[in-house]
Amino acid sequence: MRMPTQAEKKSTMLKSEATRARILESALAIFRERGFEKSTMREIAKAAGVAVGAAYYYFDSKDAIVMAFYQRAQEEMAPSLDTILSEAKTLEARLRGLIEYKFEYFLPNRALLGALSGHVDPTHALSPFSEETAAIREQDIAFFQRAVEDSKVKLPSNIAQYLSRLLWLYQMGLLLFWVYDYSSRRTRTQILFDKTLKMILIALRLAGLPFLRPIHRLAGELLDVIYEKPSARPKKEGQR
Amino acid sequence: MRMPTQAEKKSTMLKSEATRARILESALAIFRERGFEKSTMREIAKAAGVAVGAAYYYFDSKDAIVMAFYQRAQEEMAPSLDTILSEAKTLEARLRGLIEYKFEYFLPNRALLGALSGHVDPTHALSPFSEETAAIREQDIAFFQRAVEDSKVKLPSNIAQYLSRLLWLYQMGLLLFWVYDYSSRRTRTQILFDKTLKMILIALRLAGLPFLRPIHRLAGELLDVIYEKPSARPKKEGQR
DNA sequence: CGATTTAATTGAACGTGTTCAGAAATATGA
DNA sequence: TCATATTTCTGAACACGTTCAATTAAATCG
Repeated sequence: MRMPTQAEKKSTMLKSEATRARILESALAIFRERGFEKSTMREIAKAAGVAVGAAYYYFDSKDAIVMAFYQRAQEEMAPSLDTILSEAKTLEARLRGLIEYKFEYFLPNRALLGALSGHVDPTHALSPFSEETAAIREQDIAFFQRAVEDSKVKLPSNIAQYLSRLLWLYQMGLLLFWVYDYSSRRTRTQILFDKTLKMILIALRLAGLPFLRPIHRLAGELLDVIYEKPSARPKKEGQR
Repeated sequence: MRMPTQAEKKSTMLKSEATRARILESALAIFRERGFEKSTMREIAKAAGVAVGAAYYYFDSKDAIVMAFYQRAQEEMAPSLDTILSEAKTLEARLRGLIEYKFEYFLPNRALLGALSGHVDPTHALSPFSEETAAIREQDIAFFQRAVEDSKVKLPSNIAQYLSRLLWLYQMGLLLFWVYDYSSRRTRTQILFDKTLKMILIALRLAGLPFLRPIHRLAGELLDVIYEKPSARPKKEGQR
């Protein structure tokens, strides 16, 4: 006769939530151990103590589990990225802070990140360029927008409007290199990061030079084409 | 008692070769129609009039069929690319020639190219960066090497040694963009090609300027790290 | 409480890429 | 010609991601 209390509602909601979390954690543990491809949904379900159907009740697909990981990562990193941005003042320090923090955060799941960044096919759900990852991508780009915003960098406006997206792209490239960097302690990535960052900052400083005007024009037009809202593309029906 | 004549040997060799070809052609036809993912090996085998096992007798995997296509494409294009290089004299004309020819050649199989270029994961067989595609890649880079060779472009030697590889990379980027360019008549790619090529040529001309020395140094060191022979990476065992 | 609706869970079954033991076809060698 | 090896081919079987009809557990409501 009586209504369930708020606490009860919450706790039952949490039970379902707990199952979901258990499946996710089991999956991530197995992914970490065997890699994404070699892990099976049956294994994951068994490790989580449920039938395989239950895993699909909570996650649309194996890929979707990786998406959930990615999503959660983004949420978990947000506060720290926030602090980093407010504490660092120069563009260099901010970029270094953002990107280094991500390396640190993703280190235990480095291989799993490969399942995400290994595709450039924008019709593949897990591609960093897909519709499915668009929300996360935009969130992430916003951090770079903030990194740029009150920094002293002066760029022609036709290019400036794309700077955050370009820096995000730069970061994706770095992460990609990092995921497949098997040098000891990933020194290659470290060097790459160091030198490319320097180059970018020099380039941004140089970009003010007047004799580069024709390049500015070209670059601006170029970026307009690249980032133009793409016309409707055929939906992939049976992606796996 | 008598030995088979040369002609007979040849014709029986050709019979096996013909089966292989039939399977490849059936596969490509189906890939073109349905796309790579939605095509099944059973379909392909049936279309070629063989059992599915036979397809695997000739090709190690579904991916391997795409590799065979890629390989054949490279062979078929070679003579034309050769002519293009010898007829065009400037770097611009050569690059334009090479790349435009590839667009033309791949046009009927544009989607199939996506199966190749959609991965950046260098451990994935079909990635343009994988060991499996290394031979083809080197062959292809050689064309860019020739495009650069007796052109008038002057670069610091620490960068010049990487130029062909960078131009190859540029081409891969263009092809990737092209594969997923759904604008009408792929105008976006055309514009992108046009403007980026211009920018590259300007950049190469500018690169001689003395005050860019610090950038040269950085860029050279950078490229050394990127193209360094990577240390042994873990082999993927069960790639699909 | 009891009835009914909704949420959660099961596991068999499907279509897929791939493997493999063996059959058929062909080549080889006396 | 005939036995034996080699090449070519078959299709059932396997493991996988995924689906779904059915079942159980939980929530809702009179």
